[in-house]
Amino acid sequence: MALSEKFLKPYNPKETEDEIYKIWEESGFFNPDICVKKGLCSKQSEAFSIVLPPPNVTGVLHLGHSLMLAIEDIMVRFNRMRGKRTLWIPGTDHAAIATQSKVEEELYKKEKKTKHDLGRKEFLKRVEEFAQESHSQIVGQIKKMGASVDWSREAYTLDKERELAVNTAFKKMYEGGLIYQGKNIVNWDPKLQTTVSDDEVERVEEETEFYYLKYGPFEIATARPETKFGDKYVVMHPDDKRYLKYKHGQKIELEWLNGNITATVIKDKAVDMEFGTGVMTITPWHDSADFGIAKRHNLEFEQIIDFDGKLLSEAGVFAGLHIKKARPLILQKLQEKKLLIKTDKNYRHFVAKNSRGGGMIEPQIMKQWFVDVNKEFEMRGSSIKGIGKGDKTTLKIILKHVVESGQIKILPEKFEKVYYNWVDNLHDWNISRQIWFGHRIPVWYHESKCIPKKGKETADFAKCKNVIVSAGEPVCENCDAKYFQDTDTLDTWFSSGLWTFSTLGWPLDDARGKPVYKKDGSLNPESDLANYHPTTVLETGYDIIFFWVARMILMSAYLLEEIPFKTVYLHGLVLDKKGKKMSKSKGNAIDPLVMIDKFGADALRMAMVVGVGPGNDISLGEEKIKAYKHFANKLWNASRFVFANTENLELEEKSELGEKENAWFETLEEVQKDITLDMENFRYYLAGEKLYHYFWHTFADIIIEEAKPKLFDGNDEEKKKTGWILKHILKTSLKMLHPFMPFITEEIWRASGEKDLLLSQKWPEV
RNA sequence: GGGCGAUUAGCUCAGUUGGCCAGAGCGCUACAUUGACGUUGUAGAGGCCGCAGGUUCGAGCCCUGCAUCGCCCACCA
Repeated sequence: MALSEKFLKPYNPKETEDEIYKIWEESGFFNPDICVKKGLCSKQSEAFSIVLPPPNVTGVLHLGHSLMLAIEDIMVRFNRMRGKRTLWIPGTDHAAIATQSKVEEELYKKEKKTKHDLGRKEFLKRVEEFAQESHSQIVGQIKKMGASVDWSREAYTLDKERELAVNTAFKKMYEGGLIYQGKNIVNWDPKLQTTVSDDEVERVEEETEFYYLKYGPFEIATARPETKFGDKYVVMHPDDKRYLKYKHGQKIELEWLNGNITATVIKDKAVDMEFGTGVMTITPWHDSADFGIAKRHNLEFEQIIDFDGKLLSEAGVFAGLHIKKARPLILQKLQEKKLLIKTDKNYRHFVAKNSRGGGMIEPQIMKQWFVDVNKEFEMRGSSIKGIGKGDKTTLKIILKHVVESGQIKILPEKFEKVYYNWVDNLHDWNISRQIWFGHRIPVWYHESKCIPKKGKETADFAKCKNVIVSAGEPVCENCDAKYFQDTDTLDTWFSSGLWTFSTLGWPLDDARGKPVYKKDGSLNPESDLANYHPTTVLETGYDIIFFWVARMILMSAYLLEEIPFKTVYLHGLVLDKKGKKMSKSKGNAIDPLVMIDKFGADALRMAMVVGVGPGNDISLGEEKIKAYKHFANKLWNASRFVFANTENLELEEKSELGEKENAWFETLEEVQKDITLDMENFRYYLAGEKLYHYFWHTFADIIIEEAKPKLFDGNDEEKKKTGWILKHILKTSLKMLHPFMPFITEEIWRASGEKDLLLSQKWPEV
């Protein structure tokens, strides 16, 4: 075993990391099939599977991604070393709205063009080009972090396989009555000209003026006078003593913005008697609360504001004006008509904003596609515990049940409550978007009558329904019929929701070409889906628990009738040194690539993981990364010392050890047990710290120091014993440190003359 | 309005189900260091573990109340 000349120089991550990653990739060990072939695990070994939360193809990766990659790679390497059949699937997300608006922005900046100037086809080409470029950068960054993902199974939320999955999912859910098209109040973004889901709406506090208006005998209040034109219902609480003389349904003539109107009194418990005068008028078309009231009482709905944010004919002389411009004019008119009683300044309230880089939300009633979360359906062959075959249930019930029953564990536990709270408030999920980039809704319409093709006796009327939901473009074999595909696209989370199983080949073939289902419809035991689903762990940021985690549970529960994962490990946000959110615009963002260049990926990984438990935000400064760069150096030097001074010092049997060596051995075993337990229980933040501490302050500071005199001045017997135990401790430490600091440990392993990769060594169990 | 969480050394934070002198990194002080470690070692200063009660043989950890900060959710017009 010749000591490498590499040890003559200090460790240089820049020179080694890329090379090591290449060696790993070529070894094939990232792919469980090859691990089985090479004997690292067997076909029967327990599986450990995890999907990489696919980064958005909106640009480069940030430290949040680094954190995710670090934690997941630790999980994966640990389990692989333990002999589990370990699969980590990489991929990217097309991130519909986010990517489209980014490209739109750039297009306008660079060429002063809008997407309409290019047209749908050409614009989409541009978006795909952008996505492609972003994709290759992302792949490069994932490798830089050392992530041991199986590239042979890489997926993209918008590729062919996933498109089939999306269309199949849509079709099944439509046929099961869980997807419907309907008119409902939705979150409309006039700026991006699309709807967004409830979860994408962000509430921002705003200070504004608050107006008290005279509405016949009543006094009402509003922050948005421009919506008040159509208000012809005046609502109060049925128990409000002040208004007992007004009866539900009573008509009242009154003077309003554009002349006299007839208002109707409505009594509804939604009104807060304590607030203001306890009376309000409603605008059902543009307010979801009002919409609810109007629906309960079967009232009329009238659109006041169009989809560009301009007033409609209801506004009389103000029609055609943008609401922003109209407001002061309307106020002026209110004043002239003596309808404005008083104005409160500095009124603080929350307004809705599109969190996906869009504008202010204007609720509108629109025909859209929805997922019905309360629709009852019957389970066909459930593997979900507690909800069996033939049981009637709803998505909402399942969502809650799988977590409550402990089938899915959320770490840290406190997020289970957050999850329940979300499920309880869940409304039907609006899945259609009016943007171009994304999965086109797999619904085709046709207007023409079905005409039998020439030479055919009859048309295939079954396929000539007015609406066809299909996994692919419908073709009518016996008739001429023109089909038009729905122009809307799907919410990006619809495809992300399928991720745990669409990446494993559902519904057709997996990445190795093996069919997921046999001809008789049963699961093919050779397929990835059979072998790796449900996945073992889902690791992601707590900020997307609703967007993604919940949606995956929903999709998997309905389409596969099983849970998508057993444990959810949630990490926190990466904040700057001062505890502020990192963002490019604030200029406090740290670029992971710069840190890797400066300190090495290992140092960055350790800095992100040590001391940061699940769910906690991490506030990261360069100093911390630097500290672990020092540790890497320590590792390197201690290893050099040990390997250089213990060559050819081997021991026949461990029992020959002396008292001191035995004590060291036992301490090591305790550390091994402790670390293994921490690793099994997702306490990487503790395991990392303990390893750091053990290696530096026990092994290097004490054990090596105490070993020196024996090694230099002892007799042959002593030298052998000392040499053996030092090497043993070092190698064991390297194995345990490998998941945390894969590059440097692998490099030391290599430099010490080992032939096999450290990556493929067995975890040092006790 | 509802919910969740935080408060530990100058700074950023750990402290796993309550158990010996409360820890890490950075910073600070003194000394040492030509042989694994220009990126080291040894020693040290620095903590009413937010405040007030309670449970316990024992509380940073459990319970109650208060204060401050933060986050999430929500149809007060």
